[in-house]
Amino acid sequence: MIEAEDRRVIRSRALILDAATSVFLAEGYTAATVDQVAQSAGVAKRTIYNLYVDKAALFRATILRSIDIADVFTSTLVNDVRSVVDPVAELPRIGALLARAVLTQSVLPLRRLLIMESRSFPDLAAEYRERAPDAVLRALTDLFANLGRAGHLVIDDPVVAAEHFAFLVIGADLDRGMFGPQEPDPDEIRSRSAAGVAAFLRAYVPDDRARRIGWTAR
Amino acid sequence: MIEAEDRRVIRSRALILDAATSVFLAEGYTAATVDQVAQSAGVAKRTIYNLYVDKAALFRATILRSIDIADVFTSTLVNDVRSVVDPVAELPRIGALLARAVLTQSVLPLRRLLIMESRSFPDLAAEYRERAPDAVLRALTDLFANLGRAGHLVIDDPVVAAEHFAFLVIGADLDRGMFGPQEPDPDEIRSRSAAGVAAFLRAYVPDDRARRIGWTAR
DNA sequence: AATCTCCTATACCGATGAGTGCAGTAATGT
DNA sequence: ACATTACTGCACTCATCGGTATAGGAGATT
Repeated sequence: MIEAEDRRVIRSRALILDAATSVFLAEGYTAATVDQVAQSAGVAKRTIYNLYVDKAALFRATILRSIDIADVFTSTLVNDVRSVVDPVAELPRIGALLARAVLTQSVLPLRRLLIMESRSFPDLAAEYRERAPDAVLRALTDLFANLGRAGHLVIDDPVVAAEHFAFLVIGADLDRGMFGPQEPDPDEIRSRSAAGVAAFLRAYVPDDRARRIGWTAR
Repeated sequence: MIEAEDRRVIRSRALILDAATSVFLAEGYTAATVDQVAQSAGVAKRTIYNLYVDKAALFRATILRSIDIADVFTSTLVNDVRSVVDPVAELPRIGALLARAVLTQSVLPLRRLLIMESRSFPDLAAEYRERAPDAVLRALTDLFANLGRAGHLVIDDPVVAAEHFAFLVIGADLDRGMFGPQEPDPDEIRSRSAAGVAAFLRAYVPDDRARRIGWTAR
């Protein structure tokens, strides 16, 4: 028979994971101490070691949960991308969504942490990349392949087009965000992503179609 | 009177800095131990502490030297950018140069290290950003402002144009390079940078001029 | 050649932090 | 109600690592 889990365990686990997330994100793996996590969680250090064999195991659980959370945003974005039909009308919205998803919601600190520890925990970095940025890039690649076939865009290599779109929209802010935790201003994010999408459309919308639908590139 | 430095000192300093560079780049600041640097340099630990008060001081000296070395590449690139007159003809070369400068020569590991330690050594991260990527972006901004004024490109905001150029060319590889030390394939770098420059030109070369000089965007 | 400075080797100190042991106490499931 | 299970608090061990002490030897400068 399957025994129900002790309420104390699930409560402790939640407290610990929350505390560990903020401590690890703020300090990095090595600089963060288990005592710090325990105190921040309001829990005895021994309790942590009852639930996680290692500091490393605690770290893994913490990061995997963060990836799961980020996954929610990723999959809504992927769904949105799948529904795009008219690039000129809808890509600006996709761009803004992408920018908000990546540049806020503490995915930037998560990226930083994963980069920092990618030598000690390469599997976590791989898991993150697979489930977040690569998933988005795959969705964009499919989208641009379709839009290219439909004649809405001139696509040579859909993978390249997807990369161009992504980095035109979030490249600059993503790079800046890697140094220091100062999140960029939402207004700036918006204007940058709009400018990026505009440049993308100028580069990829065919001239005849632009004329036909009355869209002026600039 | 200024006394000449003991040959032993300059020899030791060189050995130590070389060893420290590779050790710090490979391990990060905290994971690297002073004994490790000493052994790798073939030098007694005490010698290191004769020349540098601290592990932190050693780190600072190491990073500053690496920034100086990267600076050489940066300034040649900046000079090259200054001489551009015809974007269609010359930007592909600039793009390839930029890609090679950033994605090889171990500036990628340096970036990673600076990101990792940007909380403990924010001044070093700032110094790097000021002297390397920001310097390049400033040069590109000037360039595009001029090319816009001359009618060779349609430039709304030269800063945005500079960012678009930079991230179209190196964005994808730069991002990938942050995780793990696997340098991207030179051929791929070349093709990516070419595709990035092409997209940039499609987005920023005015239609009439493209027709006039017989340049086909795709 | 003589002196002075720097390098080496080894042993050491002190702090920090991961992980454990244990005894007592409180919450939980049945 | 009772047995079980988990949480607490605290002291403790052990390993690592930054930094120092010291004595002798090698290289530099004049």
